[in-house]
Order: sequence, then C-alpha cells, then structure tokens
Amino acid sequence: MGHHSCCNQQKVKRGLWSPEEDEKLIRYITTHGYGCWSEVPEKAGLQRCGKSCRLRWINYLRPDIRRGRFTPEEEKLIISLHGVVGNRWAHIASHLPGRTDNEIKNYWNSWIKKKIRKSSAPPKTTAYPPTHHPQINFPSNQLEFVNQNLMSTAIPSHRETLFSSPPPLFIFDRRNTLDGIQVRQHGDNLNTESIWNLNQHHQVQALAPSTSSFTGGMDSNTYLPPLIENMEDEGEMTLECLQRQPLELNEWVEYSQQISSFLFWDNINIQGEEEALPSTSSNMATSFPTSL
DNA sequence: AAATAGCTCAACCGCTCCACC
DNA sequence: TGGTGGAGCGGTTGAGCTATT
Repeated sequence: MGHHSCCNQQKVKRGLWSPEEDEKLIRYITTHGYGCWSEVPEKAGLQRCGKSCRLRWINYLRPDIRRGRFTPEEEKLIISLHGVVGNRWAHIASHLPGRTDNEIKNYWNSWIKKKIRKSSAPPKTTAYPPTHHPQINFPSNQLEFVNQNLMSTAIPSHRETLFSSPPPLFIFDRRNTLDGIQVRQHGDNLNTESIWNLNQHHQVQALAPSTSSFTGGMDSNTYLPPLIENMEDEGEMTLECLQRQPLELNEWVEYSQQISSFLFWDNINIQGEEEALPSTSSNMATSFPTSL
C-alpha cells in the first residue's frame, strides 16, 4: 500500500472524522485561518495529514458550505455546465455557491449510473409517439417548435421526472453527422428524444430560460448562442449574447467542434430552406455528452 | 427476519501544476 | 535549471445506509 508522501508520518489517522476531530479543526482554522495545510495537524493537535485536514475543511466544515439535496435549478446547471466543460468539477462547483466539487462529482456519477441503467432497460410503452409532434409546424421554409408547449401537452404532469419542472433540454450534437448537426430534444424523463438533422442551410435560434444562470438576469427574450469565450481566462466561462441574430448553422457546428453543448433552452427556432427531418429514438445510449 | 443488492457520499490516492530556492 | 514541497484536481474506493428479495 503506497501512502501519499504527506501521510507517511507515524500515527496518522485515516478514515471518517470524529466530532472531536472536527471541533479541533474548526477551532484552529477559525482562530488562526489557514495558510499552510501541512502545519495544521500539528498545530491543531490532530493525528491527520494536512491533506486530510484541507479536504475535511473544504468539503465539510467550512462555514459557507451548502448542505442538502440539489435544487432543480442546481441540477440543471450542473448538467448544462458538464455539457460545456466536461468533468471539470471544480470549475462547475465555482458556479454553484456553497457546493463542492466532490459533491457535484458524486451527484453526476450517480446520475449517470441511473441514466445508463435506464438506457439498457427495454423501451417504455408510455414514451410519447416518435412521429407525432402536433405543436411543430412545418411552414414552407421554417420549422419552429416551442419546448414549453411540447412539454405541457406531451408529458403527463404526474409522471416522475428527474427535474421538478419539465426538462427543456436540447442538445446540439455533431458527432453523428459529417457536415451537419443534430438537435436533440429530450422528453419523458430523458428516456426519449427527438432528433432534428440539420445542415448548413439551417439557422438556429435558442431562447434562454429566464431563470438560466447563464443569462445573469438578462432579458429572457435575448437569444443566446452558446459561444464560449475566455475559457482559460481565470477559469471563467462566459456566454456571449449575439443581439437576437439567428446563428448560421455552421456557427453552431464550429462551436460543437470539440464538445457537445448540453444546455437548457426554453425555445429553439430553426429556419431554413430545407425541412429539418425529425426522427426519434428511445435509446439513451446515443444521447450522452461525449465525455461519458 | 435475514441476506444481499444497490446507493450515497466522505475520504483517499495519484497525479499535475506552480512557486520557490 | 532542476529539485522540492504544497495546493488542488479528478478518479476511485468502501463504509454505512436503504431497499428489495
């Protein structure tokens, strides 16, 4: 058993922390602050390594920690951010005040396990019909569908859902097409999805939900293309608003070169000369982010 | 009631990055 | 410039709890 170099001293305790140990660590940190974690155990009278103290403080003892279940808004944000930044848990946690990377990672892993289990289960007969989207109109050159309408009519309100509100979840995915992009829209507790195959001749607008953390309180009528800027600038991610202009599809494709965007939108508006062919699948295996 | 399968989540491990010398 | 140590990160583990058989 190779122990970490910081934990090689004798008498180093491991495993769960006792209330007495917690009290010692809290007392020390609140009176002295934290500078060098490797000095903390000795000064606080703990038989732990500094690394263990740091983890205990950051993940459990610090006063601004938030406990309890994730709210639906937090869940959505985690899923959205994961679609953008992948397994960068600390980055995701920085967008959820009081939540730790560890907590988010645990949440995601258990969520993913659930989804995988469901995807390997036989398709449910209650899934809404794949070819019937009565709310979707096909004007000669415009396809428009409004997610909220879709949800309120297609999803029985009593059905158990992952989120407390209907999941307005759209995925922009270019993995399965060479020069186009797929817009996937999930419903029915994410067990089913509708897919629109788009090409370069289509334009896409996405209406951000008014509660979205991405909008920073912006007008919910603002169309937000999922452009990522300043990813490496102090770890901050910003989404740029492009003044309600529909994005050319190749801009979406360009955006999706390296990642699949996995964002929640209230409304997706697709325009183009050609009909965007809708299809559906009940197989979740094809619908996860690439980082799975 | 007992066994066991499944789940949660706190904690650990190994690694990278970075500052400092 | 290479070595060293601390901080931080993501992957993984396993104890303990809950649900199911």
